[in-house]
Amino acid sequence: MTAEQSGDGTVGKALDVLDQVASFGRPVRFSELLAASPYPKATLFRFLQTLTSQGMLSFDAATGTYALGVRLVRLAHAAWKQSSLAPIARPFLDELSTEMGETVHLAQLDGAHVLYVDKRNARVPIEMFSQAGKVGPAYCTGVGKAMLAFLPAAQLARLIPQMAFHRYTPGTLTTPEALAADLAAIHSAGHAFDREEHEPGIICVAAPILSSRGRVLGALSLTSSTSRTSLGALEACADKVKATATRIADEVEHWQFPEEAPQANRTGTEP
Amino acid sequence: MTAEQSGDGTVGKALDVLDQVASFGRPVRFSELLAASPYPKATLFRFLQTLTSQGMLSFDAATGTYALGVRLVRLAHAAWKQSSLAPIARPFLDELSTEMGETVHLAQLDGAHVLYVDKRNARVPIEMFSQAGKVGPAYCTGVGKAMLAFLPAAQLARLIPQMAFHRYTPGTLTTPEALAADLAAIHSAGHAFDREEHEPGIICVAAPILSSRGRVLGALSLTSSTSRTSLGALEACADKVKATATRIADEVEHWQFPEEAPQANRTGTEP
DNA sequence: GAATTTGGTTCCATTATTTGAAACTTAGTT
DNA sequence: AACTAAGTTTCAAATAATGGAACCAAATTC
Repeated sequence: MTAEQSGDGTVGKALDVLDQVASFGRPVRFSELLAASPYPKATLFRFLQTLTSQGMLSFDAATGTYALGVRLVRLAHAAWKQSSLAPIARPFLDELSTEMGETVHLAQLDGAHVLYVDKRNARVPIEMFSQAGKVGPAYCTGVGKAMLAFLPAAQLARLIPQMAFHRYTPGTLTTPEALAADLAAIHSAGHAFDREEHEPGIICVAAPILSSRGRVLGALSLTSSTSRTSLGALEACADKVKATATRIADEVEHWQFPEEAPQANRTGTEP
Repeated sequence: MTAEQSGDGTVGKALDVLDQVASFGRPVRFSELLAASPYPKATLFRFLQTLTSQGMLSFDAATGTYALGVRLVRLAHAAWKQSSLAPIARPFLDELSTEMGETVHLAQLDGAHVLYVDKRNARVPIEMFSQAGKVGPAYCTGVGKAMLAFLPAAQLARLIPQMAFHRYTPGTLTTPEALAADLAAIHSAGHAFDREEHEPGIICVAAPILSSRGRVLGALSLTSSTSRTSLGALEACADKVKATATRIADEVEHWQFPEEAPQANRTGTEP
């Protein structure tokens, strides 16, 4: 399903190849890539050479396979650090997680998807499929709906058609109408629930992180399982989550306009 | 500082620009990049356009700044998932962390640096500057020394000259000789200590994760602070850490190569 | 053990893309 | 109104990308 439309010249094509490698989810052979690639042998080969020598891919001579490289991980870490939300929210997540003993997620919106940018595990971990860096559908997650509910109408309207409305569980909202109704409720309540809409047995309360002008910066959620708690009990935590979201928003705005470079990097080992 | 002479054609240059943006550690203006860039205005401008339209950078119109984009974070997550070590080690980290209540790190070697690929916070978090995706010096961290101690002599010899031997704390080993002595001790003990060598007050025990052929796959550490525990107390945990490292190694071998083929620490430079 | 297939790498003339000086456009100052 | 700084666009020349085909090496088949 990887329809190539990249566009942007040589660089775009090279990055397509990177996605291609990522999409396999495991180290992959040249011939496998070739079969799935729109590029001729020699061209694909050159791209792989370049990306490998750049550290974006790694080549394992023993198995003859390509995998994503460490440079990507380093860059992603830099992305996290220079984001205006994640590093600032970090101590607040620690606090919320320690106090509540449950799993905490911090997410941002990436088109019609949510991108989990940080996470704290519950004191007693529950098995679930989330992790920093992971993307998921916005329409059936607590953090996703919390953000959608506070988006300008025009922007929301552009995103709706991009949603798959796949029924992950019996509780998943599978129509734009059902979603709209929930978003309205979320907007007036100020917090969203995930009622086992994405994974069976997993429930959460989420609150948006909003700038003073009402712009959606991200969302915060407290997640648990039906075997351990109930929606009612989670609702009791909603104010706590909202309060934390507000404090994060305040802090972000406060740091938003530094005169000079904030200057971080105390362990300062830059290669 | 970074007079990058990349090489590899257009793609390499574009990736240089990406590093450039990353190196600022904060969203950055066009003119700032231009001042630090070897490329002429129009060229740099086009690179930024391309990278932005590809999602590798994001442009904030309100402040006129570029920052690293979400596509990087997605790719890095994919890199994590397709790595042979991190996803498999995950449940073991959960277990070790829950049982000991202390911070746990999983790292791999990236040249003369360690790359932290996963982390669990202590039950009562301590403030320290580590995180998944971060790189640090190998010669003064527990995980780093644990891996160095089990490297083939030839490979170690190549890495030594790349080390800065910067004195981060009074305890830092600052000569190849001091390091060699410690590595010998680590090799025979099977575990390494960080005696406040990188950050004051931070100590750890670490054990290498070795394949059945003795190849270094990564390392695992249990970290705490001098205000909470002592090296002696940590030493009592060494066997636990080593046992976990062994179990991870077994699992990796079992999963990755049911029948054959040696797994590599993919240092994929030369094709 | 010779012949063929498979998987990967290199060549190189053609072609398309990148390049960057300079011109242009704002927005901000004097 | 004149000037300046920051960012954007243009376009001919320079350069790098392209990909068909040849090549090599290791398996596999005959």
